Amino acid sequence: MKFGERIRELRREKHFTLRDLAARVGVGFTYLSKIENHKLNDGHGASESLIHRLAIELDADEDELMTLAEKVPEPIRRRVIARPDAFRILASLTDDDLNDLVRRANRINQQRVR
Amino acid sequence: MKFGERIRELRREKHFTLRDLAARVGVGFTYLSKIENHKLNDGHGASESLIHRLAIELDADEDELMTLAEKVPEPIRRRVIARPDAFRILASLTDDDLNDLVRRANRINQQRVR
DNA sequence: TGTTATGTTGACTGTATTGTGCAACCAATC
DNA sequence: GATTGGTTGCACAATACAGTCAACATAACA
Repeated sequence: MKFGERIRELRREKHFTLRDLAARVGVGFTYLSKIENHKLNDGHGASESLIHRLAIELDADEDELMTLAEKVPEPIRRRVIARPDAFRILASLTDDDLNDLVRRANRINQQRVR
Repeated sequence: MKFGERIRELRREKHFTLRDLAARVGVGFTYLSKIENHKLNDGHGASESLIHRLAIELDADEDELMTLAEKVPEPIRRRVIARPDAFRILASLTDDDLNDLVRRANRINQQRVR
């Protein structure tokens, strides 16, 4: 699922027209149409601040939208800035190694719950 | 300690003038002055590449400077965007749990080397 | 005293990003 | 056939970002 598709989906769920939603988030409706259809030049997508407003108006998960828009969600950003040493290493791992660590992290969280 | 203060501290330790350091990292010395004094309009600080060059010329820890400048290093950013699922979980861990995983990650890398 | 070394500040600039706004157009639907 | 809703191209505008440049202040010092 890509960003634009998800926005469209959320918008439809709320029965907003492009013009409705555009007015709510404060941009022109043609811009929103282009976002939903990924019709923006190179890859110049919505700004973070627009995504934030979209999340509010659509009652959506901001982090999910940020991820789809290929922006770093704020909670992750904060953690990376606090521990760049750790995340530099984690970021250098292969997907497989990352998967292993994530499984282990999940076991850790499991134990915490018990 | 803020970013600019730290840069000034490091620069003084090396007995560089603003003009010295600016020449080494390839920007105008007035710009460095503003960075050290946090006198840039809103808060638009040094670019990541400038911070990188500063770390080299000042023999400083790049991660430390990135943290102070509140930047997510580009290689980490790319990896987070490629694996948001994994990093969302990793970002939710405590420092201790993160340390454990990093130790494990290092062992993995060790094995690869052998 | 003048000049040299260093740092500070305001105004400005080039480029990229993030949009705007119109016009023309299509598809439903009432 | 008029209204509602959406698509797309094109030209342009506003703002942010990453700096530069000229002018000035300040202290050391010959």
